[in-house]
Amino acid sequence: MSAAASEALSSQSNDATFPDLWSELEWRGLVHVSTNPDELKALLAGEPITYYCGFDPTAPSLHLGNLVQLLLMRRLQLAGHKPLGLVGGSTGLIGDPRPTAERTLNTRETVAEWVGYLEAQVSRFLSFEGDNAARLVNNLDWTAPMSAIDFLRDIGKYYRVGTMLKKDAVSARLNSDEGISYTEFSYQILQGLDFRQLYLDYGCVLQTGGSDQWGNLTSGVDLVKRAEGAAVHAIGTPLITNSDGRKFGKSEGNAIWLDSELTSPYAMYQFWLNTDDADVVDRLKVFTFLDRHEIERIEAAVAAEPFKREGQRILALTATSLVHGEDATLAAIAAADALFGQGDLRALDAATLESAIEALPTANASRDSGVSQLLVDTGLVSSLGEARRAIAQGGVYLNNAKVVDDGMLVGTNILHDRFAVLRRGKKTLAGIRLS
RNA sequence: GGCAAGUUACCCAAGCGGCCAAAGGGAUCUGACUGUAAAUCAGACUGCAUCGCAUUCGGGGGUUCGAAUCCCUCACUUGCCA
Repeated sequence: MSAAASEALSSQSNDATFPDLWSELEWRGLVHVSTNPDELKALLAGEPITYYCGFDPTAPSLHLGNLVQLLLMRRLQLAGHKPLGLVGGSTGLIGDPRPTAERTLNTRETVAEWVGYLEAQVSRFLSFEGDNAARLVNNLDWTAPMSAIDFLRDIGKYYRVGTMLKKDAVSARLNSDEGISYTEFSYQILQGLDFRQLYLDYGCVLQTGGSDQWGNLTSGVDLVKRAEGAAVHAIGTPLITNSDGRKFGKSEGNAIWLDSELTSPYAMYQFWLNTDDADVVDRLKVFTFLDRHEIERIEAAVAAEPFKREGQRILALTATSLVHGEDATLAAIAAADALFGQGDLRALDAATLESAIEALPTANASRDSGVSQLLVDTGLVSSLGEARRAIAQGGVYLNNAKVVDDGMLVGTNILHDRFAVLRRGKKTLAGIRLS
């Protein structure tokens, strides 16, 4: 882990003004469902416990939805509890049932590769030092050696099909015309198995996850109770949605990834900055370690002077720094300050412009490159036809000047003999480098 | 294993031999208004291109001047029966 990352971790803390951790979690809106709340409250206020949260490698990176879990894990760790970060080397091979459609299976090689990426990401948000150091586990370690017979005899006997059918994700699929494969149907058993294994190996007594995973969380709670006779717990965090009900964490239909190769710090900063007024306070509670006093101050400021966007600015700075570090975030802010709006880009010096452009998707060009093609090359549009349409609609700007002719060449619109800035709409920027 | 129904663009969903690049809704994008907010209104939304052309309606094959629409076959899904 880098020095910067460990420094960031050491600066985090829970809000000591709350009587206990549970109260803070409730205030932050992190508890949507749980097993017995009174017992959990006492458990979290008492001696250190071991808890876990699992992340399945269904993509090469975690995304903002996973960040909720990572930060919840960190909050528990800050309260002295011991985190187990589980990466689903085996569950990722199966895929949890989504309510809409059957998943396409990824190859073993792909999943194994993604496990590595996810482990690195999970590690960044937890401390691996001290009495309650975090530990990474991979469920492939105990699932792979298990034979089908062992699985059916030792684990399957504890599961009632009637109960399994009632889980939301399963019943949703059964009631759709999509159906569900036996593979995905079995997923909940695998996840239950994890909780039992971690209970046995580490005395793990709590699992956290998204509320959409509630069926899988209780699967483990039930198995531990039946097989080991022990009472263990689960917390389901609310699904983060925007005030208008749309899915959170997507920009232009794409997920906001934690991997800077997939979503640049600039793009993530912009995502946070564009948070609705109605959502910004909720986001601050979930995605930052700011204390209640500070968040309430921001809430008042947002209510009084929403146009200042103070909440969004603090959220964007804080949350982006959590993921990408302060340096990258400050660079993203500098890039936005330099490039945003209607300002004259020629006023920027070459060094500022260059570092700003580094934060953006870029394409190489020559003086006779057409603007339409560059729109495609930079990923601002997906085809020449779309580029033409965007230009016809007046939505394309070269160096902040509206492009009116779709046959236009970059020509002499070059800054410092090397750069140009292409913009689609108000907010989507890309850099052009002259080769 | 038997019978029936179904598979349409990112999602839902019409179309049921030519008038279909394919209705409608959602999502998304752009413009106007704004605060890089929301709401609202307008436009766009397969690709390449000067009214044109090419490729799409689960896969493959066929009938026809012509098919998303009819036939055969394969795959998958759902329901009922066993």
